[in-house]
Amino acid sequence: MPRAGLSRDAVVDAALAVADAAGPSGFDTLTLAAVAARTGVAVPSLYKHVGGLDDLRRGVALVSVRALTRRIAGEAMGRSGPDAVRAVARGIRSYATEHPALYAAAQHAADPQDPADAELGAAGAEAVAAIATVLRGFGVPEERTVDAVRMLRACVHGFIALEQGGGFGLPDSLDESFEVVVATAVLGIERLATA
Amino acid sequence: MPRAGLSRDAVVDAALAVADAAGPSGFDTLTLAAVAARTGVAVPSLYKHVGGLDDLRRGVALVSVRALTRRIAGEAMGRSGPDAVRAVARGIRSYATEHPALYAAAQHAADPQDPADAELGAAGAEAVAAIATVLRGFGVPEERTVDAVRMLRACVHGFIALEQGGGFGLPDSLDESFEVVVATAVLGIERLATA
DNA sequence: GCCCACAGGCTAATAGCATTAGCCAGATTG
DNA sequence: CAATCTGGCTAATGCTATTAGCCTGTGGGC
Repeated sequence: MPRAGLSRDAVVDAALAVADAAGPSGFDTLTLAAVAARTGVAVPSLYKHVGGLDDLRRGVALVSVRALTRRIAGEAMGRSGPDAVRAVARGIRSYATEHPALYAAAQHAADPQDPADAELGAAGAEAVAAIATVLRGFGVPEERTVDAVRMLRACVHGFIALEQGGGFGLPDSLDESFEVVVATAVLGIERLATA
Repeated sequence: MPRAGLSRDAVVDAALAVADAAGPSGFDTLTLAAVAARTGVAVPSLYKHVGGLDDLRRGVALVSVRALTRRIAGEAMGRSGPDAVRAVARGIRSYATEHPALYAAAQHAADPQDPADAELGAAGAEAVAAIATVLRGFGVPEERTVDAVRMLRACVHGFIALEQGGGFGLPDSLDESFEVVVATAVLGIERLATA
């Protein structure tokens, strides 16, 4: 019986592939059985590399959050002001469209109490920081920055969540609606800057 | 062995209670076992009243959507313009805070293909229509109304989703941030009206 | 070059879940 | 009062995760 030569990373990678291939609900419906099948190993063998399903999910979430952060930072680079906000918003939506399950995984917030979630929590904070960077230059006062970031996140995530959940029934262009949402968010940021 | 005297409605009601008592993830973690325990009946007996777990979820979603629609309509009544939008937005958030699991259930969109989802789809359309009503009086052109509704929904739902998911780590006031989001949405609607 | 230890695979067993089949009694109706 | 049907039940199947315990291939020390 030859060894499969797995590792934690290999298992998490397989889980990423399994989830990603299963559409928007891929993260929720992720099973050890599917990952075992993909890695060519029996289910209990996975426990040699991963603490269990929850831990595997954590690993998937961590990779997904970091990928999303890279996307955000990449879009923001070399841009500023409304232009940067638009690019970042579109980038996040693109990521969600290309990898619905991973985007969903990235939204699973870390439990501040659980020490096992510390790394995930830090990664999430980095993503938020990357978004906050984009708001530089708008002149939003320090104490309103949190509100601005939350507002931008809410607008973008809300649209994506509804879009992926099939919440928008009408056939009208989703791209155009998204642009309206983003333009509105920009407007809101500018309002926070002047008020 | 005395009969429990169940009915579809009784089973759905029990499921609502079970889900509601289990916090934000109550809808996802709903199990027939828990509903059976609450109704004092063996698990397979539930199949006499409900098609299965999926069908039970559909029933819960339907009740939840209708409750949310009533809330929206109630808040909108007697108000108009920005005042109405603010009231509706706060009402939706209140509903989500009071009944996180039911709010989550109400977001489960119906499958347009599945005839069993027809009723749920119609109920969802009513909820959207109730929101659209609030936009009367802003003077948003006909062909932009869809965008306005989507934008408002995205803002409100996005905030709630992040709030309930623990996505807002910082201790700053969530109520204030929500007001910022709502004010921004109003701004966006007004922009659509004039542009 | 051999031996030993351990890492990484395995099978078996347990427990929780949904679902289906088939039985049986209580209530309803002719 | 009998017949039927409704709504309970138990038993069985199959999927899931998880734990325990075995066994073997691989690599390091002598």
